[in-house]
Amino acid sequence: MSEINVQLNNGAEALLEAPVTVAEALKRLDRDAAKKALAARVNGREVDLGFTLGTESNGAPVQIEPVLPETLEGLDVLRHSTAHLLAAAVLDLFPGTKLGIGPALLEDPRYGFFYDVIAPRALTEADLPVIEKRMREIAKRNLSYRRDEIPKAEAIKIFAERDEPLKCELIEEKAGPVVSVYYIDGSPFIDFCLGPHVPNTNKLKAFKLLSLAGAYWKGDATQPQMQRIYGTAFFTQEELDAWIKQREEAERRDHRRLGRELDLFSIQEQYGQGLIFWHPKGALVRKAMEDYLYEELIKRNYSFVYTPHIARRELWKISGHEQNYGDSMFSPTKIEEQEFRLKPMNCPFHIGIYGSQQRSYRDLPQRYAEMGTVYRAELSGTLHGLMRVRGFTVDDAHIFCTPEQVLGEMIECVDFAAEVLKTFGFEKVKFELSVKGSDTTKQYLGADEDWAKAESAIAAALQEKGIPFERIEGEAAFYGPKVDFKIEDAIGRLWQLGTVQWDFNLPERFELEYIGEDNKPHRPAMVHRALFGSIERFFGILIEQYAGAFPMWLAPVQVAVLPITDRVNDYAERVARELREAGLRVELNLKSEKIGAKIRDAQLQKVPFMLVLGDREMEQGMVAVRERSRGDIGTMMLAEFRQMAQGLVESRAITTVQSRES
RNA sequence: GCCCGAGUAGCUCAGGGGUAGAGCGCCUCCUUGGUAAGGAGGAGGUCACGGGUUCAAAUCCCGUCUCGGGCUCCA
Repeated sequence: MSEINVQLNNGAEALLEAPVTVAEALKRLDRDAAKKALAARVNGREVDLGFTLGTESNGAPVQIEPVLPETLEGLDVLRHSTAHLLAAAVLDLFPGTKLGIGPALLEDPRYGFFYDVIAPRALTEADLPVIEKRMREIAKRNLSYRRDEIPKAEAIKIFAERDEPLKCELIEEKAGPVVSVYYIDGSPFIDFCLGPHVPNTNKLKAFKLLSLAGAYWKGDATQPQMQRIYGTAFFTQEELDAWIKQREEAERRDHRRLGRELDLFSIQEQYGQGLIFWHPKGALVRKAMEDYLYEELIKRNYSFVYTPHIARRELWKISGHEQNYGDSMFSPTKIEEQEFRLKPMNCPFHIGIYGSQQRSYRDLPQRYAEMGTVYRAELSGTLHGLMRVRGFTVDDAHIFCTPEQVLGEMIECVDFAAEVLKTFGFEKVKFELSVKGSDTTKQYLGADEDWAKAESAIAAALQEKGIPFERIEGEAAFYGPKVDFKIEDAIGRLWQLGTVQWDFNLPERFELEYIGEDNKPHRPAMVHRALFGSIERFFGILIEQYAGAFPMWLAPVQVAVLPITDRVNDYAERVARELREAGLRVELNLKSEKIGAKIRDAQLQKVPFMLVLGDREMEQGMVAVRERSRGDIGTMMLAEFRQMAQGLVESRAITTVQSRES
């Protein structure tokens, strides 16, 4: 009988008789932690509570750290185990179901876990409550999660006997010589899994199944399609309820709903999927966005260009779009035996302008900016409100410069993007450095060395700027690596906004040149960049960001003028006119309604300021001001209000609240 | 494109083999009311489209289109 020295991460130590399980060791070290623990780390390695200590010790004490609730690790274990519970319930209800994978999800706030299955009959959403009920029944039976380690061949045999071909495939691909499998004792479920898991189903109390979706096996469209059941789990019912409530709140900010309620835009099926109609109010927001951008472009010494929407097919062969991007392009159309294709990107056109004359190094960099409308043949199933469409406008620019200037220009672009995003009040922006992948099905132009060189240069530049970024393989554009800015929508879906891309291929393909100091031709470098990315998508994100309550400078209607009685209608008209002359966007409500109803209308339209006008105000040339989030803020002279309102617009203040104090 | 679900008035939705419903919005009239809904009346629908079953289809079945949630893709 040997002894083993164990030490808890809080310092507590004990000498125990080996073999002993982690759960038993914990009980001796810290009763409270032992009760709450879901799993543990032993010498840094995550294990089940049922893990037997014995061989770890070679003199030094064995380090034990409980994995507790209310930690990310704890949540991971909880959700992963709940995914297993889900699979057990599905197997129970639908014998013959084939299992795919069932991980916990911690990064995506929409879900907590999923399990991919192929059931004998197609599952429908009506099955979810039934499955959830069975999960609760199983959880109540207090069944153990049991881990077993067996040779690979045996594992494959077990899963083959259960007719689980997908699991066999996974084991073949991923497993070492020894395979760990998990049972839920007393249920038909067994999984190929590393763990760790909760010891017991009674730890699983607060969970909910959310939705049913299609998902390709291994995420590959050529593989069979499975059904993915999404759910989430928390440690307590209160946390789950709070999460559900928060999600309902978020759904109220959906840009599609607000777009209709605030009359900002529409998509009309009789005109085509994924095509956006900007209504007058949405168009005003867009104009404010674009005006701001134009101002900034001028400050940063960009020049403006306008280019066609369509070009000869040959052009797209030269650029490589037809070969590398053709699937996303609208099919060619023919006129007088010549084929044309709609543009999916603006770059070749700006290249056309650069190439239209001889360039000197003294002229570089050339920065061409355009609100360029492009069309892409997106799959119908991917379309989503303003976020994914088939026709959209890019706040595009292409910078032609010397190779020495590229990095500086890229840093400028990232800077520019950061400033623009700040103006709109975005704080949670994610930067991604997308580079060429090893995946050979995707095509890339250019030599590997160039790709590697460009990547390390961009990474260095981002680091120098102190911008944290994530490196993503296989997401680069076909012509070069890029930096993307991404942001979440109301319910946590991540969308790409702007992008800065280094392109060492298109200048080559179009044989662009500039004459250098040495009086010889050289190849210029090229940077593609967009800050909003797609104006449509950025608008969608903005709607959700502000929940439709746009800051003053973006609000389509900035001031609602609301006369209390017909007697003051003339005065109200004068007020409206004066404010309009000062450049403000004003709506006058002369309806025969009581003031409460007029206020309610303006409030629902999320108009920043309401001016309530009655006899008192008319007599003194004043306005009673109501701000949408604070309510009545008192009476002031019309001129005073006008100045305040103009100040808010000019400063592009994000809230209407701080400004009055300032 | 693929998997599951859904399409009823401008919007949100109820109904469901036998004369098409509500609330909001819209129009008209009355009302002139001081900070989130004043009153009355009215207009408005081939129940997405096409086919089938049936004496009879908005309702059941099939197909198409569109939308929603995902997968794949991507600004």
